[in-house]
Order: sequence, then C-alpha cells, then structure tokens
Amino acid sequence: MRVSRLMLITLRDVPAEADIVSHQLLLRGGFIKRLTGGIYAYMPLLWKVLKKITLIVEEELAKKGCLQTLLPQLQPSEIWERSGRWKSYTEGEGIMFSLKDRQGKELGLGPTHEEVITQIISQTIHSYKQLPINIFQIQTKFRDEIRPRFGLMRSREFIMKDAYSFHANENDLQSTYSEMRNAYQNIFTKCGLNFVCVEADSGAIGGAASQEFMVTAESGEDLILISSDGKYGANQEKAVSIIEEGKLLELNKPSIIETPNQKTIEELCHNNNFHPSQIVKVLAYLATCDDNKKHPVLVSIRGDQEINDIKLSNKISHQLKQNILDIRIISNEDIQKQGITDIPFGFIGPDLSDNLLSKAKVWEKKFIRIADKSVIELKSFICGNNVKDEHKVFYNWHLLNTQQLICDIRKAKPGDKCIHDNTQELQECRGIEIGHIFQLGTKYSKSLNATFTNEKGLEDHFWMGCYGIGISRLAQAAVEQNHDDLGIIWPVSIAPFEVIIIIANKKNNEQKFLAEEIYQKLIDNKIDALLDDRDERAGIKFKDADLIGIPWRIVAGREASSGLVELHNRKTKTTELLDLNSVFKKLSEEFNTKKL
RNA sequence: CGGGGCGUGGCGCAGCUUGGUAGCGCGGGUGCUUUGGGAGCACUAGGUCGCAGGUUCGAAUCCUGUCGCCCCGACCA
Repeated sequence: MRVSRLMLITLRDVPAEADIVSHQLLLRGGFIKRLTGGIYAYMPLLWKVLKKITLIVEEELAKKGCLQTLLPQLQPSEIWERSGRWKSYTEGEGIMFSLKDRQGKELGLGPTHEEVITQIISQTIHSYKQLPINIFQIQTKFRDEIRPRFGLMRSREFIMKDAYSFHANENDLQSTYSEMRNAYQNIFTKCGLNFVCVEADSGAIGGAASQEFMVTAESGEDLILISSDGKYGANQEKAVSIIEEGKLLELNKPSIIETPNQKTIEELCHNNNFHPSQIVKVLAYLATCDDNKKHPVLVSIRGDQEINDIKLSNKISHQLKQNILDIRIISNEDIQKQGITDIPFGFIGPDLSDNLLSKAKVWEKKFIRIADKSVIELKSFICGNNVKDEHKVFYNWHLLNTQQLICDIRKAKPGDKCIHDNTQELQECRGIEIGHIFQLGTKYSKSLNATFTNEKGLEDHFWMGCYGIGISRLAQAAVEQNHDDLGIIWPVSIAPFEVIIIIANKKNNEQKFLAEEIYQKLIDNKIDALLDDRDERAGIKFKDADLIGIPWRIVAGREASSGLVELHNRKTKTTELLDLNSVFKKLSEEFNTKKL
C-alpha cells in the first residue's frame, strides 16, 4: 500500500473527546472515527489490525477443533423470555437494544448469543455421540452501555469473538475449558500483549468457574490482585486471601458499656482502647431481588475488614435462589420511608431483633443474617448492644444466640497473605478485561430445555461453556500498553503494516527508485509493507510513521546514492545504515521468512 | 439515572461577565521559496455560533426549554 492512497489523515491536536492515551492515539492516527456516543467507524488502518487479530484467533481456535459460524444479530424475544433474561436485559438497567417489527413482534439486538446457540444446538444435536461441540463466531455485538467511554474500550457496538461449547458431562466441559484457557494464552501471547489470567466473578452470565484475561495497564477499569510468584491472581471482586492476625481480646466477664456518640469503629477504639480487630462490625444492607422483594440484610465482619459487595450479593442470591438486582447500605431515609424509627445505627449487633421490621411497609420482615468467617472465629469480642450509646464487651456467639449464614464476604486487599502460600503477598494492579471464559454448567440448557440422549438412553441437559474475547477492545488495549511520546508502537503481529518505507525527498530519483525497489521486493515476499510516497517534507513522514506505530521503518535518504538505507526499529529506537542485502537479511530473520 | 463540565469552520480554542452582526492556531487549496523530525511568505476557500422559543431596534453573548458530547458512579468483552 502507498500512503498517497491510504486515506491517512493524522491530527496534530488531541481531540477533546478522548482522555486516555490509547483513545487519543487511535483518533490522532486516523484509526477510528466516532459516529455518535460509543459508536465508532473502524477506519482502514484499524481494520487491518482487527483482521490480524482475527486471523490469530481463528488460527488458534482451529487448533483446538473449534467450528466457526455466524449467528443472527436480530433475535426474537421468545428465546430470551424462555431463558428468563428478556426483562432484566431490556428493562431498567438492561443492556439489550430492542425493537418491534411492523407486526409488533419484539426483537433484541444481540448483546450475546447463549440463547441462539443453545436453541440451534439443541435442535441439531441429539446424541452424546455427537458431543462435544465447540463453536464460535466473530462479529459485531450491541450493548446499550449506560455510559460508553474510552473509545473502543466500552462502546455500544463492538467486535467480539464468542465461543460456546456443549458437553455430555461436567468433566468434558472442564477439559474443554482448560483447552480454551490454553488457546487464550496462545492468542494473547501471539498478539504481543502482557496479560494475566485471573479468577473472576461470573456476574450476570452465571455459572461455576470463570476466569478473566487482563491486559495490565494503569487506565484499566478493573482492580486485580496478584501474588508475587504469579501463581494466584484474581479480580478484586472474587479475590480471597488469608486474613491478617487480629489482636485477641481477653476472655472476661461479659458486660455492657456506655459508648456515647461512638458510632464508628475508630471512635469506639479511640475512647475505650480497643483494637478494630476485636470488634464485630455490623452493617445493614437492603437487597432488591428479581421478584421485586426487598430483603433487609445484617452483615457481620471483623472491625478492621471491609465487605466485598459482589461476594455478598452472590451469597444472598444463592440463599434466596433469586437474581439480586441491587444491593446497598440502608440509610436513615430508607427506614423513615418504611416507618421504622428505632434502628440504632452505629450500635447494631448481629442479634438485632427482627421485631424492628414489623412496621416495614414493603420490606420483608425478617433479616437475612450473614457473618463473615473473620468474626466466627472470635472467642471474645465487642459489638453493638442494639441500643443507642451502648456496646457489649467480652461477648461471644453463644451468648448472642443468633443464627448466621457463615461465608467469605471479606474484601481481599493488597498486602494480604495468599492462600496458596502464606509467604506470598497480594499485589495490586489494574487491568483491561480482554477475554473471559466461563463454565456455564446447565443453567441455559435447563432454562431453554436443551437436551440430548446420554449413554444410558436418557434425556440429559447439555453442559455448557462460553468464551469471549473483545476483539476491538483488544486492539485498543494493545495501544494502551504499547506507546510512547511519539505515538503507537504496535506489536509486529498485529501492526497494520510491518514495515514502512519512507522516501525522504520525493524529488530525488535515486531515493525514489531505491525505495520502490525495496517496496516491491518486500511485498513480493509477503511482507506487509507501506510506502510513503507523498510529496511531503521528511519530518512529516517521520512523525506520521511514529504516530501510526509501524514497527520497522526504512528510509531512502541521504545515503541512497551509495545504495544505503536506514533501518529503524520503532520500539527500540535503534537505527542502522545498511545496504539492501543486509536489510533484507535482517528483516527475513525478524519475520522468519527465508525468501527475501 | 444522580453529580460535574462543555457545545463557536475538518481539529484545538478565544469571544459571552459588560448585547452592536465572528476571530486565532492547526488543517485544506493556489503560487513561490524550502527539503532528515509536523517549514517560510503571499493569496484563498470554508461558520445555520448544537437546536427551538423568548427578551431586545439588535443575541454567539441575556432568559426558558430541548438535544448532543465529555468526566465521576452503577454495567461489562
């Protein structure tokens, strides 16, 4: 390709719409153009990048025996109603664009394809002998994001690779799951990215095991915790750790003390010489379910620890067998609206009476009581006395006499010891989620009643997995991770072009002929080369080449008359003055091609 | 949706407080000079000042409404 025909329009100024560097560089380099909020055109340069990523993905998935397909984007509401997701995906905070056709029939614009693929497979596959199936597609997905941002990072229309696997049993699912994890590692490595694979919360999609692939970058939206030896990594939403030792409270005669206006852990400790780890902190939450019921929840955790709302929400959801739409701390305003007046915030104990809820207008009238593991082990502790300005001291669980759901709802923090090895500490970093793999289990096959005949001749539900890669997001994540002051530094494997040849001065025929010769030879040998043949000053060409991030640059310039050109590496910024044979030799080594 | 900010040639911005009919830099075009890190000079084209009402002799500027965009939060590949 010649730059004169490339439609290369670069911007000198940073467009005001972008504030992270990858977004700015993609706009400045003419890779993307915004049509409206969260909707971008992929310009020719970026399309080449996306195709290269796509090819790597297709190649690696083919190695694992995956089939490629293309599924409809317009999906009938019926299948979403059957899986129970239509309402939650289209109403309120829903992310699915939906519409009605002229017959009044409701359709959704696919944000994901579990329903479609499950229906198709269940209509097609009837016997365990035809399993497993692992099928994927690469195409545009639509999500009505509440707040699109950061260019391609969170857009409303984006390119995604989504794969779905179907199995006769859980073991087979697990083995495909780990094959896919391996494929993902190969894909992201080939794309030249620094990434980590971390344990993840499976969120709205549901299911058992789930892992995310994160490109590490300061601007990442996710907080991840990684052990120093690299053996453990998790999204903070999911992370577990060994709790630091607390300061034991001696066993003593239980009593009640006056704690006037000491509502916070800090005030309580300061005034009475306690340590936060000796206190059982109790927080009141309100959980709103799919069926619109609102459950008050009392959560107990050690005073020096924090609650992980995701873990909490999952636990409540599991307990009630309901999706939790929202969970938040109960405010004074909330209880007033319910007509409840006597919850002594700041002095609540785990044994706060359900009677307080008797006047509630719409809330359920019984607390769900959840206690983190951190407080259950305490033999003697301090907690609120459920009366304003009073706390219990030297109490224990036996004395409180309450039933608690015991589980891990504690937020893991950087510096915590790791569960796999207590000499390792968790470290914090930020990441951009570019891939996510799930073991869905039988969630969708059951709700959509997708079955096959098993070895015993009985109807059985498929075991399913699903595996996503954000293709367009990956491209931008690569920029976020690979750039400098001058512009993008594409990893060679996904660069829009591998080599750019610059004619320093187009009016100089020696330079021009030499550059043309090199260009011809490179493209003849299947090296993706770009020739900057514009009638521009050399400086402009250098700036543009740096900005759009082509990994190798050849300049036919001053030394052209001696048959010498410069070979420059964008990443290392090293430049060598070489004759043509040496250039071809070096590049053929770099690109692993024998032909040159 | 809640909180904050912004809409003025393709891009970045000034003008608005104190109304008088739009300006700067970059970019585009033409010519000459220049030619290894976003050149210089000259000429030139290009704007419903987001949109709709209102106030006024007169509105980019004041008022009301509305639409859009960006940032912080809930959502996620």
